[in-house]
Amino acid sequence: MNKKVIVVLGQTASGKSALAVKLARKFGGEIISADSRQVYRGLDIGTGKITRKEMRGIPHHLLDVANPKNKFSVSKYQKLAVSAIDDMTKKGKIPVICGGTGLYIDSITQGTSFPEVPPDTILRKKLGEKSAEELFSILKKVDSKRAKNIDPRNKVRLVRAIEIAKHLGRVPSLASEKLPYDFIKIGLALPAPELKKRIEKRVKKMFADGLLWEIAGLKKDGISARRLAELGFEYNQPTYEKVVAETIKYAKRQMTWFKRDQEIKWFRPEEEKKILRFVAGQMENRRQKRK
RNA sequence: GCGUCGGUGGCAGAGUGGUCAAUUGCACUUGACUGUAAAUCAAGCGCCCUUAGGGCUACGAAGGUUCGAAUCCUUCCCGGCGCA
Repeated sequence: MNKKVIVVLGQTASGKSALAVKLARKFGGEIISADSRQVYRGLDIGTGKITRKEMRGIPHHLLDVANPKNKFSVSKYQKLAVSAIDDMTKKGKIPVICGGTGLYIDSITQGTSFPEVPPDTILRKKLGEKSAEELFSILKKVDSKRAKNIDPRNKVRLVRAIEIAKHLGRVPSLASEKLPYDFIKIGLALPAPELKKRIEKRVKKMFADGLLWEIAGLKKDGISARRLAELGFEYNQPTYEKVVAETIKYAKRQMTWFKRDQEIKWFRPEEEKKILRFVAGQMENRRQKRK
């Protein structure tokens, strides 16, 4: 029978981190972050990264594993996360995945297999100048199979699809292979007005903790404005209002992704007892089935 | 007070007699998603009718000119600027 992995997901500021720590303490686990920006060193305040104190002694993985100057990717995330999970289960620990980046979470729970084709900056730059129509007709030539299901107007995806086809020299298989784990997916959700309040509170704290200072520091370390924008700090002069508005938008997009996943069991953040009971029940199942 | 420029959909801002329910951007709603994911992309976004399509109400207000007005004229209300 498969080993269990707990997944805690939800919109930003919904209380995931605290819940994950509690679950880890209760069930003897360690946490694996699933956040595309918290993987970078130095992006602490702006990404709402958990503090040492808040970790309450629980080891956290996949935080601070990348230099913000370089691009990270789902594929790298997947490799690191999967090996962390394997290590943990070998030690008898329960992995607790916690984060808000849907794609990253799915890369593990779906076991998506990514083609071994690293980004080709030169090719991307060249293709980037072409129109979507042009790219689409190129793709039809190099990978007609992919062309059938791709969004023909999405340049970013077209470029990547061509990139894969060119480097692989064959039609890549898009199969995904499920990992040998059972995922218990816990979603934290709360009504929009309440989420908004939490976001406001969090953003206020970000400024109080020195968000502007953090951004200035990153700039000093040689991170370009463009790169900062990629990392989600696109405001020239971040203000409380702007950051709150951006965060709310982001939270909505997160939800669009999560909604598709029928396996997520949703709770309100304050339903802690209920969640603990639910997770305990899920862990129990496994033992019974084993017998 | 005089002069002048302007008042357009949630906001910004096009249009300046018919092809305008009104370009575009933002916001908003919904959705897609296989190595950039806080990314990228799509659809919708006055009201009503089940779709094709049709109807109604709208471009500060009220009148007017015209076959026809968001667009022209008059008056009024409001705002910016200049002069007093």
